[in-house]
Amino acid sequence: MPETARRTDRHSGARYGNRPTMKDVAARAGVGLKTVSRVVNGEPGVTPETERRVQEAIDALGFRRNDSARVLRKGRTASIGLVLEDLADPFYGPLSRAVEEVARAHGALLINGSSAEDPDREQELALALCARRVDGLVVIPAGDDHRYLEPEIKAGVATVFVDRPAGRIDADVVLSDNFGGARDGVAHLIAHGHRRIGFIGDMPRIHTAAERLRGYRAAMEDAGIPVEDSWMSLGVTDPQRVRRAAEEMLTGPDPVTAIFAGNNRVTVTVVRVLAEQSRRVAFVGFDDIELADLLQPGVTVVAQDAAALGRTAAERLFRQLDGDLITPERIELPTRLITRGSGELPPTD
Amino acid sequence: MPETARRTDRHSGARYGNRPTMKDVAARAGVGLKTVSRVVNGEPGVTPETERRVQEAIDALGFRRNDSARVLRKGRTASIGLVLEDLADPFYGPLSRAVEEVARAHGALLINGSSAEDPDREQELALALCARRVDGLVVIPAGDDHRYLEPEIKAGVATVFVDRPAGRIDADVVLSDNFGGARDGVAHLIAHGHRRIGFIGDMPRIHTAAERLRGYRAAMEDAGIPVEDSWMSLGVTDPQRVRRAAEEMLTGPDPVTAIFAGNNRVTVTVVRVLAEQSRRVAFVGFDDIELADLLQPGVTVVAQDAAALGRTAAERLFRQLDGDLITPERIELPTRLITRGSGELPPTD
DNA sequence: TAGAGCCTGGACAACGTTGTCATATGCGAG
DNA sequence: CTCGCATATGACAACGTTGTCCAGGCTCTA
Repeated sequence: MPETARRTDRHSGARYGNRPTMKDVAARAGVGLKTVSRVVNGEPGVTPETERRVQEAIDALGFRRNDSARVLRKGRTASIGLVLEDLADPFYGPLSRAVEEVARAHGALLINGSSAEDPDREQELALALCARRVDGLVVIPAGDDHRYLEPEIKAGVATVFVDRPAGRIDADVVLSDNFGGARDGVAHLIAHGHRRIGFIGDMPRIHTAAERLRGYRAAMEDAGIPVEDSWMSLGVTDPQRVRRAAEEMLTGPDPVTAIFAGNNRVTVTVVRVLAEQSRRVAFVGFDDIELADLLQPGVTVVAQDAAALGRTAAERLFRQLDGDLITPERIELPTRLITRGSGELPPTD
Repeated sequence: MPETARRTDRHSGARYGNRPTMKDVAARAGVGLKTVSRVVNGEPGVTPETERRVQEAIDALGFRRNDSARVLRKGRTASIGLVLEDLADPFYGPLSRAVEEVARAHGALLINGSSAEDPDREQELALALCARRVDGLVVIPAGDDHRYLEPEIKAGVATVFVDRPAGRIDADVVLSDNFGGARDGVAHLIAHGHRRIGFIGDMPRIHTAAERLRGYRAAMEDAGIPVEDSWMSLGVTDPQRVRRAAEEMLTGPDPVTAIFAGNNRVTVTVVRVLAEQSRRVAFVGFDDIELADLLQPGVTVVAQDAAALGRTAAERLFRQLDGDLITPERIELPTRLITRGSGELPPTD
């Protein structure tokens, strides 16, 4: 009676059409609960004959171990979380995939979440992942205050920040050399004779955007070029705004002869605008884009390695989990200037 | 004594630096366990004063509810799984993001896994997700036999297949009109005077690849054009093979005047090869690619809506979960021919 | 003022698994 | 033939949460 009652228990929270449990398997195979557990987990100490009987019952019932219960008992979930900005962005896809590969090598699954560049949503996601008891967290910050993660980190959740540094807490960070990359890209334009160079980037509250702007300013300053306010445009990177910004720079009273784009989305829009222009405007963009080499002229870019960012961060995460007591570190990956033509155009007025 | 013993229990599986539990919060707030549960879940029946005390204890201890235990008790995980081919592919990023958005709207998290086009890995991933007791599963099949999911589906795991149909089981499927799209694309080339048209696609065991090939054949047959074997090349879509295939078609004894590419990766490689040719070869590709409009000539494509695929599948999944007793259905989304120039080039011999 | 009814709070079991420990069985050695 | 030991198996508690049910204290009404 209790056995059947359990299955039809009115107040049972059970869903899933009453999946069979180890108890059911044990009953069917005529063995003890623990023996089933042994077989399921490949533990030694079970006769081949017993194992066969258990396996038969498992197959007949369609049993699959409930990892939720396992997690509860063991404490580790073998899963890690990744909070990024937008999985649909071609920059984050490869990054996520790289994290996944490292996780896989460590027998862990990956839970992704997109913050849509919203700090509240980032926090909500990160904490939801902690509630699921992910073993670790890779975060591409949208906000600039991560103290909300302090209790979690203290409680043992491994944490690594990527692409942008953590705010107000001490944690591992893996970054690209945004400052140096932008500086080199702009210097490249200067070396080809440009002085009036525009910069179109993302909102300055985003660390990468601020760093790249800083790189732009540094390159200009190194060359002794005073920067006009009308040459810089920072804000959301939707096509409309970027398009207007580019057009204003190109037609204003002091028109630029070259443009530096702060990220991949800005790049695609600016390239589009430039294609419509009659005069040739030099261009360098941050982030590589597909087919950049086939455009006329080829698009010169400062490339960062998204996969390497993800891989490095994930490896760092698992080193934390393996108990390598490491002090938080800031790892900076180099960028690479890829010249393809657009950055080598001479100034035309 | 038992209280402290519990915390330092030598054989406790506890990791996570002994996170506080509701029991700890209850002790600190001087209330019962269930009262804490009520506060945490916003259930009614707690005086403001009691709630304040509990909340205080929660903050002080850095308590966060353990969702593993909650899942175990409640039966639902509020998470769904997505098995796809490669998150780094620009086609799957937006698809995954769309699924995530729908999941989010239903309060669920998304766990991604990449199968790398390997049927075994697909199965391994899907079953691992089932062991985690995801509520539902969206699968982009790599293999062609999904009977291994039967026990899971019977046990209540909602399941929807996307992009390619399920093999040997009856389940919901959301597809693009691969056949029609390819047929229209090839017909477009024929309408512009081409008769010798090459087809380069993925391995024919992949459903989409086979369907697109079928569309190619149908268009050719409709026009009364016999297809030469040397015009077709099917296999892995890595750049080397595709490049060789394209070059052979262009230089063979019976050279093609147009090429149809079976997916986005083939497209980028073929476009590259064509850019190196002196004569103009017409081209149409399956899947849209970024900046296709800016190439010279613009790349004509048969576009499918990856986000719509993901959204449709996820919505279907949650309808299953909401208990709408729906019989498995096959939903086909239309494709769209986007003409940009490359498909409208006349034949040149 | 007593009884009925409501509201708040707590004790307890159950979810499905795994670690520990105890028992049973069989076998070899003395 | 018996003791001891190794090996196979099972009973039981615990992981942290939530659903049920009950107790105690309060208010309101007759």
